[in-house]
Amino acid sequence: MMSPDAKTPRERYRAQVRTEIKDRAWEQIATAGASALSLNAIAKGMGMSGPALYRYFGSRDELITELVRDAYRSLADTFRAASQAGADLRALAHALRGWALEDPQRYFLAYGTPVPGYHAPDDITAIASEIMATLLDACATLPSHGPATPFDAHLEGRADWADSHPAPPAVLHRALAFWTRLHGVLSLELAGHFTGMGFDPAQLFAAELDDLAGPSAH
Amino acid sequence: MMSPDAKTPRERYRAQVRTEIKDRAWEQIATAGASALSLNAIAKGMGMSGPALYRYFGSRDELITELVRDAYRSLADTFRAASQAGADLRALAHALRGWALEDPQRYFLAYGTPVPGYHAPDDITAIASEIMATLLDACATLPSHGPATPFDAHLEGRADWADSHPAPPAVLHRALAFWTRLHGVLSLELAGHFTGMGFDPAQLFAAELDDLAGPSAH
DNA sequence: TGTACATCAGTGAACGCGCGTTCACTGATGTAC
DNA sequence: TGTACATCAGTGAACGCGCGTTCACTGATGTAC
Repeated sequence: MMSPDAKTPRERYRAQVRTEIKDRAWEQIATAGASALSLNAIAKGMGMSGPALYRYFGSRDELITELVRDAYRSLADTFRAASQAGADLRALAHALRGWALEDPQRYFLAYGTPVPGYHAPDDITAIASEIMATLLDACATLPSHGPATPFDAHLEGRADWADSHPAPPAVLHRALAFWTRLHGVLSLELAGHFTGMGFDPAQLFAAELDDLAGPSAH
Repeated sequence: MMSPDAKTPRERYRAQVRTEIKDRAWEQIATAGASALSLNAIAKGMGMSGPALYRYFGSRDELITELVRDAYRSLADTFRAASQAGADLRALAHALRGWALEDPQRYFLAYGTPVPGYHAPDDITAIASEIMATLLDACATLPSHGPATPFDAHLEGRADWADSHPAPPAVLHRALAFWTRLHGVLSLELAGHFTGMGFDPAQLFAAELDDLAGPSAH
């Protein structure tokens, strides 16, 4: 009898090879983009034949889907950790920026140009919701400022996404602004659209954050 | 003797076929994304053999580069037109949104996930600068509001991109905020990240715009 | 206007390539008695 | 502990495919005298 999650040597080996396949897949994506990902090339890099990978992933699409899942999962974990160590918006913002800079292509795999017609499986959208839920919690701790806007009114009763985390419209609004504004800076920065402009993207990011969360305490 | 830009029938025909090739390329991109663009498939769709396209474009990459150029060109023209018919930020914002919704994949070709290692030719970055210049002009007409921020100070003397359009830091700052915030909303909207959330992305876009340009006059 | 020539759009065959994926197989690892 | 059997990771050959691109060519269109 073994405890349910004890790993046999074979299982351990399988997990290890799966991980190496994914690591090499990430390397390939970082080098040439997600569309250039090739099972055969990964296998060759590992000193294996192409068909061997089919012991580990049913198809190329299945591998990519798993990479996308891992990307969201890793952001959700990063967010959760940052949230537990302070739960304020500033910490979340810096966690997001660090996560994005750590691996730009991973960021783009989650939030970049979508392949027309592709629909993420339910469990992935569930992770995305988890990320938003963490963000909502952090937004709820801040005092609201400024008068209600027309968009706040629009949100009233129309925020399906927050059903599990009911929050006043001002909080929902702030969460959306946090998400879209920081995404705006990050995606343009990572895509290189600020290169040659002379300023430091980190300062622009900080400026947007100050606008969202109030000026830094320092 | 012909006037310099009179077109011979052959030239007209050439231009027409080039245009049809590009149109079909856009259709393909809209259907399956830019990475799936195939010269052979375009040729087949036009009832031609694959090699025939080499009379019109030197390579697949050359065709893609031209599509990117056309994308920027079209946004620059749209901006210029909107600017001449009012020159205010709100008009520019709505022109941007209209342009983006008109063809999401064209938007992503210009501002979406970059292919690692790709560098746009100089004339394309020049068009991107033209777009920013139009934006700067519009920002300059608005009265500045609020105190100078640390980022304004950072921009002082560090805005290489605005050399041809010198402007006070507050104006530069506003132009960057305009660009990144609206891009944040648009790219997430077009990528489908708001679907199922219940609210109307147009309202969020409007809210961000109100924040940038002051509440609408209506 | 008619004839000789040049231009050039488009064809079809061919090249080499790498892709995802299937299949029958070998051989090593683990399991049961 | 040793033997018989089951599991399963990995191989190599093969399939069919579509890709970008080259090349020598045909035939229609335009030009010059």
